Amino acid sequence: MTKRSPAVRKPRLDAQRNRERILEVAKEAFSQLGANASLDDIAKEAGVGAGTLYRHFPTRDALIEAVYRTEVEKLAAAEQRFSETMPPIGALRAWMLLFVDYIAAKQIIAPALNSLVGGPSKLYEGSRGQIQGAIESLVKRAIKSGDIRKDLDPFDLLRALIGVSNVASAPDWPQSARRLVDILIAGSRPVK
Amino acid sequence: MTKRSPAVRKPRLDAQRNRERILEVAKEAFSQLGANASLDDIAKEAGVGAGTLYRHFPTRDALIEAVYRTEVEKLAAAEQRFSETMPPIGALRAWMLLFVDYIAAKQIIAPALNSLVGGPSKLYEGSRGQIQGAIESLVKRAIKSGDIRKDLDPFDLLRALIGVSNVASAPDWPQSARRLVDILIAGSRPVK
DNA sequence: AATAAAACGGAGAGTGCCTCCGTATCTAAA
DNA sequence: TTTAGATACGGAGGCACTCTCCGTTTTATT
Repeated sequence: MTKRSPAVRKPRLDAQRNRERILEVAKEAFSQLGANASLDDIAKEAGVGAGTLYRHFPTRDALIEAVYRTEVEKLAAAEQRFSETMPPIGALRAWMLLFVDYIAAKQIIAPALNSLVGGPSKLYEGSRGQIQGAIESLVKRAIKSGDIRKDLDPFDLLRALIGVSNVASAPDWPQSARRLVDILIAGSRPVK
Repeated sequence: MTKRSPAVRKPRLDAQRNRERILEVAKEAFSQLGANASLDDIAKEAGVGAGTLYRHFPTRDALIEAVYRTEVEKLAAAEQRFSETMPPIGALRAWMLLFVDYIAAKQIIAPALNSLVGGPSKLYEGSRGQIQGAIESLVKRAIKSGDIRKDLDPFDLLRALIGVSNVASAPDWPQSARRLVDILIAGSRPVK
């Protein structure tokens, strides 16, 4: 009597694969075409039927929210990975570049979430903490190694990145954001 | 040779009427159903054909933007009118209630404008000034009459109103906003 | 290998978007 | 007034998107 009925069956991995593919394609589509990108097209490009997409994400908002969560989780996970495998400055830079992608996702999300019950705050609260924790770790490490100034406020970097994203309009804004990352890094180095 | 060709012809007033009706219905529809409300439906409810709607507002964004501008203009005009015909406190209260409607419009607009070239800032800049000017006048007048405290910062009132709107989620948020207006007014009176 | 649960896919009905153009209405001139 | 022609109207219709439904396929278990 170890296992009663087959209550817990291993989840099918084709389902999981599809879910991930959809998420991937959706993120691209949303930041490319905006929050109204065609869901049928997303399904097609992900190589699944419309039914599959809707089974995984019953509504457009559900898909958008999932994309958003995924991005935040990737950001948090990446901080760990980068810190373990890269020199302080490299890790910081890599993470900031990833953050640019995150902004792209977030810009799509924020508006769409207005229609969700409970408002956007619930979703943001948790993720904000994760993100702040990540950048703080990265900056502290880089300060300790002497690569950047001691008086740098980690959040200033975030604010600068987000600030740019709010002015963003042209379809090539990711490039300008990338340039900004390098400028920020350069400006964060110790004087002399 | 006073007037060359009939270059300037009076605009037809049926066109103007229709334009206004559409704007009116659109505002209601957008704040009710969100920024994706059906344009065909809006046209129908305004008693015009789809073609008419699209002639006046070629794109959805154009319509949304027009709604927004209209709201801001109404706000500015109302400040004048209220100040001339109402006692200081009454004018302030009436204007703040109108501001609640404005928020409803703005909430719709902000997201949708992300897709406009140049970003939302261009649209906000001008209107922000108009609104700040309005509340400032109203508060100053009420201070002069002794109805509210001398140290009240007009913008605090705006911030409070906007703050509420960001937490707003339930479909009955206008009511709660109205309650807040009264609380704010009460709290702004002089001590004793 | 057999079985049934789990997941898939895509056709299709419903709805929305937006254009096109024949018709109606209005302004200004005669 | 009447009239001309400029201006605006409306809604049918083609195309795109949404989302459901259910017969078929794939997968984990026995």
